[in-house]
Amino acid sequence: MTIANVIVDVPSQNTNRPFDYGIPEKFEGIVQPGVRVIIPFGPRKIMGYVVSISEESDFSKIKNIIDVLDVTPVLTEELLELGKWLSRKTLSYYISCLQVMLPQVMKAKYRKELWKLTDEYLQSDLDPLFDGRAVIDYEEFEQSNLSYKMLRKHIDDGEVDVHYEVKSRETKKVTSMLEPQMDTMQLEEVLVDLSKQAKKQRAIVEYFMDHKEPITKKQLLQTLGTTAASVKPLVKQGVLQEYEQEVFRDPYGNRNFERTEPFPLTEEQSQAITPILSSIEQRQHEVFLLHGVTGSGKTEVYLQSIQQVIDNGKEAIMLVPEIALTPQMVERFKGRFGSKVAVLHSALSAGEKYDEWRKIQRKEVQVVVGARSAIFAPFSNIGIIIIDEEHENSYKQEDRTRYHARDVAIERASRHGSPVVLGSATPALESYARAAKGNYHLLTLSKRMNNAVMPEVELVDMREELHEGNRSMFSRVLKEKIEARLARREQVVLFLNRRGYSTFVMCRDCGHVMECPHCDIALTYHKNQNRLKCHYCSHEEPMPTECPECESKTIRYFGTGTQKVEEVLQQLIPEAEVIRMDVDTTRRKGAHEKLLQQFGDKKADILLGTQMIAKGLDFGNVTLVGVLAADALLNLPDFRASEKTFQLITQVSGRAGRHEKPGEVIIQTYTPEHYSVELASQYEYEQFFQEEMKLRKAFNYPPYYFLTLFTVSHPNELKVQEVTQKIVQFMRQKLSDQSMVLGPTPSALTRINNRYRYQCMVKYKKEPEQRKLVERILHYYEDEMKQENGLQIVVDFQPYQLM
DNA sequence: AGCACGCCGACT
DNA sequence: GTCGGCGTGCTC
Repeated sequence: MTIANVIVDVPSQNTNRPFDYGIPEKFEGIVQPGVRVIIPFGPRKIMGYVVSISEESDFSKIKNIIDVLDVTPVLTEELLELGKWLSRKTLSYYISCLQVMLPQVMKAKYRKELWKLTDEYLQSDLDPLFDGRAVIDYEEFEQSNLSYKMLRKHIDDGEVDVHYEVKSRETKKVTSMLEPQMDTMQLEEVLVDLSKQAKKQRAIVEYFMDHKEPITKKQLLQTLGTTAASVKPLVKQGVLQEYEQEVFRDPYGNRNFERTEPFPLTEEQSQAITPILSSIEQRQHEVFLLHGVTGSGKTEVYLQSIQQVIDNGKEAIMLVPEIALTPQMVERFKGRFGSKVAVLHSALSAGEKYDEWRKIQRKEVQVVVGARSAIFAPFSNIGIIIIDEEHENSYKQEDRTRYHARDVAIERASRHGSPVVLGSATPALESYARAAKGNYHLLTLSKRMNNAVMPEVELVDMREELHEGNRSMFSRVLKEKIEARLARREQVVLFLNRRGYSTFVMCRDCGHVMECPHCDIALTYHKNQNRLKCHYCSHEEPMPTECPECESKTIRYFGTGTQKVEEVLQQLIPEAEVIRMDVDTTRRKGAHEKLLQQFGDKKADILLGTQMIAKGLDFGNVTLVGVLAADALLNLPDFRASEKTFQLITQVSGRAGRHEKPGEVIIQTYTPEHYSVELASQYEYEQFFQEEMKLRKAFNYPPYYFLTLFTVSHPNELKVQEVTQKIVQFMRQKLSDQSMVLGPTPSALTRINNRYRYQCMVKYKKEPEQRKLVERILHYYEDEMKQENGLQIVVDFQPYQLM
């Protein structure tokens, strides 16, 4: 007897291994690795994934598979293996790793019901609960306060049964089809027999005398200008057959994409693409870092590389950050590759995502463009994986299975023997360091296309503005430049980063920011205690009343938002038409796209927004970009603060002067002398890299050291401190002397949902046994973590979000 | 994760 | 002697 080895849909330590099930005869041949099945598990019915088939089992009391959900596997052998790798890498359950690779709708939904099996009256209070119904929700029973004992008795007597229902969330969109059931001669007869008044029915029959192939009901009714009422009798007579056929939702179905041809490449582009193409040809796994300034034509390099892959009969995955997945981007891909492209991003409905995913599964497309999770696209013959804006944080999943799409990309590509291209104007320090070491192959695009020059960047020192009596968040220069653009009917993009704005403390006179003496990182202001704390070590101090640097009394914490800026802007320049883009104005589906469309159509002069406008915008009429507060990020309690600031300034500046008209950038800052601000304004990536690397080295941060972050939470603060302390001690004791174990430290968000949060951070170079140690810790606290409102320990290897 | 089982204290 | 509370261990 053949046995299916199944990973069950129960995320727990004890069930994190295959369970064996018999395959009933009717499912033989269908049950294969990668299909989802419904299986009995204890008293319930749940879903599971078949991961392998074996000849026999050493378990004696084997149960059979109840049902099979898929005819073709939803996970390839490669993805099943990748799941194992991912679960080792992130210390997550195998089942969680498999689920993360599939669209949300494929997760099972469970329902528990009570079935009354007899028509007789149940001799107890249970009968009124059924109230004449044969099936009730189990929840109704639980809420009724009736005794379990009594229920048990009814079950034992065979009068009532607990029924477990496994439901799929998948919905398939269908449409009604019509097809003639007769040949032309027979139809002719029908026509003769039809009443003279039945004009519409005649028209339909005549139509099918000329057209034998099926047609959608909707389309037929439309062409003949009639209604369903005239179709019905024909179906009833058996002249026509009506049936449902599945249609794929196409989120871009009503759009026409103008076909675009490959551009001739510039000298630089040719040089960059040559090694990529040869890697594709030779089926050689290699990681390229494409460092190209904004507007240098990285996308064209991607497109032509993908073309090569398609010509070789292989498939391509292209990842872009969620916020950069703009209509403009989709247009370029659809324009070049037409129906060969599937698009996966969060703005699609669950059903649309599911259908795009199935296009990939059915091998109907060769290219997928999508956000992070598209890295798991079920291709089987990958020829290239490209990650655009590879430095973006959104490639790191921050909950449950904490993976980085870049790591997964490299792992997958190495299994397929294909190249990975990481593209960015501002590569992550880790990536550039690897390229410098020769682990990645560095390719450079240093010039903009169309002979466009990089926009001129001007730094405005906001401290001086203040001294001159301007307390507004708009410097005089910026105001003047905006007005000049309005006069010339050119457009402006204003950027405000709200995040991390509210908690740092700065002197408005000299720009001095309160920093931790041990960590070189801004202290965070805790309002309720009026104290400053460092979230890396355990340092804290009272909120100062005067600046320790210049003794001014104007030292205070900061806070503002896009709404406020919009108000001020309206007062300052009343004639300006402003479009504000932030989480509030883009919450509705398609709002993002619509606002950009309006701006593109020149319905507004100024686009004011947060992070989401920093990426991928390409409007020729934008000649001025303003960054209102370049330092905001700089003061986040994050060792990547300088890097993020550099990236942001560079990206935002890149939105200006992309076409004929030259662009200009104004950057307002309280710290113009900071190296990340200064070097970004000069487009000196290389120099910034060198500077930042020195600091990373001095403070033992990546890429010199790896990080592991434990976040412990519990409703009781003492408990959290105690557990974190124990973890710190354990790790200190077990790890080598070269590793550093910091903590316990309160998280930046010390309390969320009434749970206190503390951290322990490990900095290490080489700790091959670390995962085992972490497993031991998690195992030790396993029972406490099971409790509903109990302990939680989250472990993140290579964290990006340190809050 | 759920669910059953079993041991214990509190009650008719 | 019975009920239901929660800790323990298992699910092919």
